[in-house]
Amino acid sequence: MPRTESSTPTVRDVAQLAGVSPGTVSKALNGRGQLREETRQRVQDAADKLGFHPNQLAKSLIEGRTYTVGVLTTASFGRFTMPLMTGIEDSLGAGKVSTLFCDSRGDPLRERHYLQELLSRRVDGLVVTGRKPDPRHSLGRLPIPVVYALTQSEDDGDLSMTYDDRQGAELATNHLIAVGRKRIAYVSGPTRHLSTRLRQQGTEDALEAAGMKLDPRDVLLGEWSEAWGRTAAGILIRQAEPIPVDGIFCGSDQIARGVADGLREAGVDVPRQVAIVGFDNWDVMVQGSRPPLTTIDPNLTMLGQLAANRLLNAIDGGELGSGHILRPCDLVLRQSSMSS
Amino acid sequence: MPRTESSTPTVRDVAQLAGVSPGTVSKALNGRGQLREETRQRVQDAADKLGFHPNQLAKSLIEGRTYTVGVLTTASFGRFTMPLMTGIEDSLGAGKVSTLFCDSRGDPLRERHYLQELLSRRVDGLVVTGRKPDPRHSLGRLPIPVVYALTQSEDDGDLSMTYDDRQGAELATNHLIAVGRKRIAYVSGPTRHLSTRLRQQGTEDALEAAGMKLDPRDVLLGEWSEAWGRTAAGILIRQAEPIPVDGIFCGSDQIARGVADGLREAGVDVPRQVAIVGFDNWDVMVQGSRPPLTTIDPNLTMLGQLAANRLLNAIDGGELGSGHILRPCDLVLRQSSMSS
DNA sequence: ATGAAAGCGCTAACAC
DNA sequence: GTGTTAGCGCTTTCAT
Repeated sequence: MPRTESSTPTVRDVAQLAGVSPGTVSKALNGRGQLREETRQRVQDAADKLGFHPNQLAKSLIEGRTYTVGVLTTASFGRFTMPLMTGIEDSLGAGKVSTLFCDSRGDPLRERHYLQELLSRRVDGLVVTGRKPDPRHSLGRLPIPVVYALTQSEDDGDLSMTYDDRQGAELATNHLIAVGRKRIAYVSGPTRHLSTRLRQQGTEDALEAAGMKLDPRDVLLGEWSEAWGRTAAGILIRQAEPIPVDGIFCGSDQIARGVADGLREAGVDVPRQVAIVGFDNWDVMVQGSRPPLTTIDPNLTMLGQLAANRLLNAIDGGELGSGHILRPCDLVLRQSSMSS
Repeated sequence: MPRTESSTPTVRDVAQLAGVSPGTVSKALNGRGQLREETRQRVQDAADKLGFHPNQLAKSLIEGRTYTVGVLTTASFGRFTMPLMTGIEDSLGAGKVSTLFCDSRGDPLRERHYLQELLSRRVDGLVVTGRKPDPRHSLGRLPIPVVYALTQSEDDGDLSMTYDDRQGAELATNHLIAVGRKRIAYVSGPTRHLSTRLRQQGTEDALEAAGMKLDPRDVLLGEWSEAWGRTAAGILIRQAEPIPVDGIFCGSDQIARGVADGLREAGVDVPRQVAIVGFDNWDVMVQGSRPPLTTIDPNLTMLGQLAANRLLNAIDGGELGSGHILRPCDLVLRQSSMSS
C-alpha cells in the first residue's frame, strides 16, 4: 500500500521549483501584480507539476472570511428539509461558498455545541432550519448574519423565512370553488400544529370571500397519515345532508392520498363526485395516488435559495433585514380535482 | 440596527484583559504547561467576558488537521442518501469532526470542482456517495483517505462499502420459503440496474438451495413504481398453472405496495393467499401499504456510520483498507408475509 | 510560573 | 518585474 503523497506542496515548494520567490508565486497564481508572462507561465507549470492547491485555511486567516456557511438543522435530514437543503446548496454553491452541516436532532444542548463549533470555524453566516411548526427560540445576537428558514425565530429582530400556509390553503380552496364545488371539507393533522390551524384559517377565509362557509362537521383533524385520510373519507361520506361533500382540501398529500383511497373504495368517483386537493407536492404521494393529486407546492427549494441569497447578500455587507417573510405557495394541477 | 459585535476577540485581547501574554492564554485555555491556578482562572474569566472562541482556522493551520471531512454526493439529497448522511454525521459528530457537503448532481465537471475545493480546504478525509447502482470512476490517488459508500469505485485499490443486494434477496426469499410458499415470483426494476440483477441472483440462489427454482414467467422486470407493481400483480394472478403464485419478492417497497394494492383489488388475500416481501424498509411505503410490508432493510444509517468510522480511523493513522465491502441487510417482519 | 519569539501557509505593502 | 518583510491567530519551544 503506497504511502500518501509526500505531504502537500506549499507556495514555497512551487517557488523553489519555479526559481522565484513565494510572493511571486502568489501574484502569478492569483493574477495580481505586474508579472512577465513567461514567469507567470513558469510558476503555473511548477504548480501544476506539484499538484499545488493553495491552502484555503491560510487564505481565510488573512482575508477574515472563510467562504463557508453553517447550516444548523433540528429535524435530521427529513423529507421537508431535503428540498430546502438543495435550494441552499444551489445558491451557496453558485456563490462559491461551502456548506457546513450540523444536525442537532432537536437537542438544544447539541445545538449549542454545534453553534460554538461553527463560530470557532468562523463561518461567514448561518442558516437555521428545521421543521418546527411553531416559533423556536432565537440564537441571539451573533457576530455573523443568521437566517431562519422553514422555521421561525420567536425574536422579531431575526430574519425568518417560511412558506405561507394560509395563502396555500386559500389557493387550494379557491381552486375547489372554481371547479364548482359547493360543500368543501378540510381534513388535516393535529390541532397543536400551527400549520393545521393556519391552513384552516386560509380555508375559511377563501370560503367566506366566496360567500360560503366551513361547516364545523366538515373540519376533521387527526394525524398526518394515510390511514387518517381513509378514516376521514368514511366519515365525510356519511354526512350527505343537506348536500354531499364534493370538495376536500387535505392538510398533506399523505392524508389526501388516504382520502382518495377511502373514497374510491367506497365507490365514490374522484374527481367527478368529490374533488381533492393535497398539500406538499410530495412526488411519491402525489404520483402514487389514484388519481394523481392536485396539490399545493410550498416551493421549498426556492425557499432555500432565497434564504441563502439573503444570507450571501448580508455577508457581502448588504442589509440582512428582519421579521418574518412569508413566501407564497403554488397550486399544482392534476387529476384529483379535474375531470381529465 | 446595532452593528455586529466589535470584531471577534483574539488571544491578544484576552491576554491584555487578563494582564498576561498570549502564550499564557493559550496554555491556560488548553490546560497545558504549568500555570498558577489563580492565573488560569483569571484568563478563563477574561475569555468568558469577551466571549472568546479560539479561531479554529489558526489552530488547523498549525496542527495540519482541520477536523473536517468532505462528503461528495452525486445523487442530490435523495431518499437513499438521507439515512446514509445521518449515519455519517452520527459517527463524525461523535469524533468531533464537521461535515462539508457537496452535491455534484451527477455532473462530473462539478464534481471535479468540488474536489478541488475540498482539497483546498484541507479536509482530513472524504466520503464519496451516491446512488449509482453501477461502479463509478475512481477519484484517483489523493493525499487524504477516501471511502466510497453506497456506491462502488471501479478501482479495487479504493475502499467501497455498499449493502449486499444478493444477501438481502436471499433473506427475503428464504423467508417466503420458510412461511411455506411453493411458487415464488420476483418483481423488480429495470434490468439495466445492477441491483435488479443482483437481487434476482440472490432469489435464484435461495430457491435453488431449497430445491426450488424461479420460473422465467415469474420474473417481471419493469420500473421502480407502484403502478408497475399493480400491473405485475395482474399478470401474476393470471398465471395459476400449474399452481398459483403464493409468494412475491419485490425489488422495492414501492413495487411491493403496488403489488399489494393490485392483489387486494383483485380479491386476493395478502398474506393468506400471497405473501409479499419488499426491499428498502422505506417507512412511508411500508406503513402506507395495506397490509404493512415485510421488507429488507439495507441498514443505510449503519452503512454511513461504518464508512465514517473507517474514515476516522484512517485519518488517525490507521489502515484504510481497500476493496469492496458488502454489509448485510436485515429482514423486517410485518403483516404482508405473515398471518397476524 | 510566565514571557518572548518563531512559525503554520499565504498575501499585501513596500523595496529594489 | 521581482524579492523581502510583516502579519492573519494561534501554539510551542526556549529563555528567564
